[in-house]
Amino acid sequence: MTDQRRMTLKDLAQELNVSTATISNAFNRPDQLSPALRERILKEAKRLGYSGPDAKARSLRTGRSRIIAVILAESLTYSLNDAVASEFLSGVAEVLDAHGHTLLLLPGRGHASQPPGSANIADGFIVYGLMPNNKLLDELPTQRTLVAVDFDIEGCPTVHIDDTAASYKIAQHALNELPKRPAIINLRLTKEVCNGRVTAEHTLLPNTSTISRARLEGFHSALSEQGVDVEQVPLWNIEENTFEVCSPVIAEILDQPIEKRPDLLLCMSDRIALTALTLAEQRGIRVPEELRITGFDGIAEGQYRAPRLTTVRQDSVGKGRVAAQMILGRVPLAQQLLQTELLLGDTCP
Amino acid sequence: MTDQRRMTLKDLAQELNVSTATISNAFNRPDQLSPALRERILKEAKRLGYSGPDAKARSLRTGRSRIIAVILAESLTYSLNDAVASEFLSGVAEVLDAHGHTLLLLPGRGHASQPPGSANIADGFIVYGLMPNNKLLDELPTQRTLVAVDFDIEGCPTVHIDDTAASYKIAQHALNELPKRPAIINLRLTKEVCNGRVTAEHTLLPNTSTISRARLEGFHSALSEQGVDVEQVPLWNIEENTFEVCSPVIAEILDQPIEKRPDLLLCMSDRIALTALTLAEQRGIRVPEELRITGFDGIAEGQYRAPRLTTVRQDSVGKGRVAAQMILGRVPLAQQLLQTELLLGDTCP
DNA sequence: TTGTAAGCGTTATCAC
DNA sequence: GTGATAACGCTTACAA
Repeated sequence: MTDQRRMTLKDLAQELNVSTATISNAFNRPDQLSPALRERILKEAKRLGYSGPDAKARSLRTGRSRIIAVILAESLTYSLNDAVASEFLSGVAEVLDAHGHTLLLLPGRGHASQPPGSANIADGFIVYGLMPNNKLLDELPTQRTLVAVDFDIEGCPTVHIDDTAASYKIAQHALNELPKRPAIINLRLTKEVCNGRVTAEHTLLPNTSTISRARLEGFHSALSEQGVDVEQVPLWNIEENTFEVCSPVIAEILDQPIEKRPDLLLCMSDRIALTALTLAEQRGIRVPEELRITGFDGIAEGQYRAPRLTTVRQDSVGKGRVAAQMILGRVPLAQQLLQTELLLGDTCP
Repeated sequence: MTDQRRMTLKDLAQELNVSTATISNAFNRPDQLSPALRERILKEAKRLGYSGPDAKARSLRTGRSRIIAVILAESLTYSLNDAVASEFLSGVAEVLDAHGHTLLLLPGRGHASQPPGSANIADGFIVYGLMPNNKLLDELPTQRTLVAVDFDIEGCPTVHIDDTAASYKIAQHALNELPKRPAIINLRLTKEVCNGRVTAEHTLLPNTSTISRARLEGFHSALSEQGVDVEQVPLWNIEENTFEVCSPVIAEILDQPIEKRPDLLLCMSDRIALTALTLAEQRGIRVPEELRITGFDGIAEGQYRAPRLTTVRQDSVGKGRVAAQMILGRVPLAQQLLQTELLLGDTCP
């Protein structure tokens, strides 16, 4: 009572002349003691300023923290400001929250000032996106559940969409009307840093199972199917999915002489597509008459505007929900494949 | 070695024939043992699959977890998908990350399925936005640092902007050209749920220190200064800062007969303003010729589009940085007031 | 430079 | 229904 330090369960027990076990039970197992006693304990606890068992001690003892970590391959700054990642996180958060768990955010490519350290406090890990290196993953406590989203870890349950099929679908739609000069804008496709046209100089990233490569493949099959030689289709690359990084590349594309300027832009993301749309609007290029644009993701920003973006929607929130449910063991750990849906907007009717 | 359970520091010590203290030092205090021994320990640890001290035990022992919790007044789903909150979080994350801390996300208005419980694992708390009730706050361990952002907790360090001054500034700009029919769209201003026109029937929320009230006050002073009777200025209310909730109200405003339709919309947020802009575009209402619109926040989406939104920028990322620095004790715990900046876009030149 | 041992605040297993 | 007591895995005086 005259203590400076936070009151502990033991203190409270002493104060109330009951054993520590009884206090613990009052908080954790209501059926283990009489309602009256429990009532009294809870009331006294509040009065004396004891706000329940300490989480650190409890987690040490029980081995569980009710904390789930999401490891974001991209930086936290990027992820939090990216609509797709945010939706994913909100799906995760929703499920965790509903089951009394909380969300710890870990950067994959961090300042690495410290080893993860505090990370292994989590009961489980959701890894979102291909990690830049496996160092962090290696350090993850084995024996703890791990779910991989949007990429594969050998032997791990995963949540995916079929990127190739989805991008094939949208490209196929766009090719209903055959373009004169189609072009593709992709994301982080080259080994070398390249913000601009991908040429013979560049080598594509080896990993063929990246989202980037998968979507490119979808675009290419649809093009081939229409008899287009994919080698002739200009391919542009962008290093980060943000307006700032995209816009100079898009400007370069749109500012070509009109006879070289594409009339169809297959974009790997809505962010790229929206940037293209904005820049086209600024230049007075009419969409879709002079330039058709397709996106990928189906983020709100593309749908709640005029003209609406033509794109393929992936259910990022759903992805998050499924991943969280897997981690919590509420659905079987498996390889989940989520559906996508064509969104026919105005930018490529 | 033949153990099923995760290897512990003690196991490792036994294996290597050194004391537990030495192992601990190898990980935490390099200067406490010879480099050679440390090298050997680290190498053996890796070989035997010991990935460093357990965070749960360590945090119990040291009393610190290197985890900072951000309590979001809104739901996690909303916050993660709101540009302003996301920017704030990324500012927080950036600073935490740089100092080897991690970010735990807690919903303020949660399903409340469980008491916070695992929350008090955090070393400090950043509370973002006015909490719906004080229950959660009361349960927060006293003696732990607490920083309030965008609202006040008595005796707490805070990070703020001057909402009244900022909204006065933008309104003053807008009133350079005197509107015939100005209107204000505000957020969660009434006690009753009200998506639509605020009438005499409604009672404003009592708390005059909310962001909503503060911004309204700024609008009103600017209007009064121009001799406009603020009682005559239509005031609309919206319950949530999302396109879905905003758009019906905005539609109602814009679909009034042209002689009643406002020619200036002072919006309490960029989200509201952008919704207004989209709906105006859909209706062929010319902005700014027939309708001028101002926002508040300065989110990217409003600036990376054509026409650009006229608004006042608050540095949400900076807010997050400052809050995080305070929590980490890198800047003095105080009442910080951040600057705002007028952003003259195209929607109200 | 290294080892010993006492907790950190709980929960769980027993007896009673 | 209730009360001792032994872990949980680690850090850190302090002793050697």
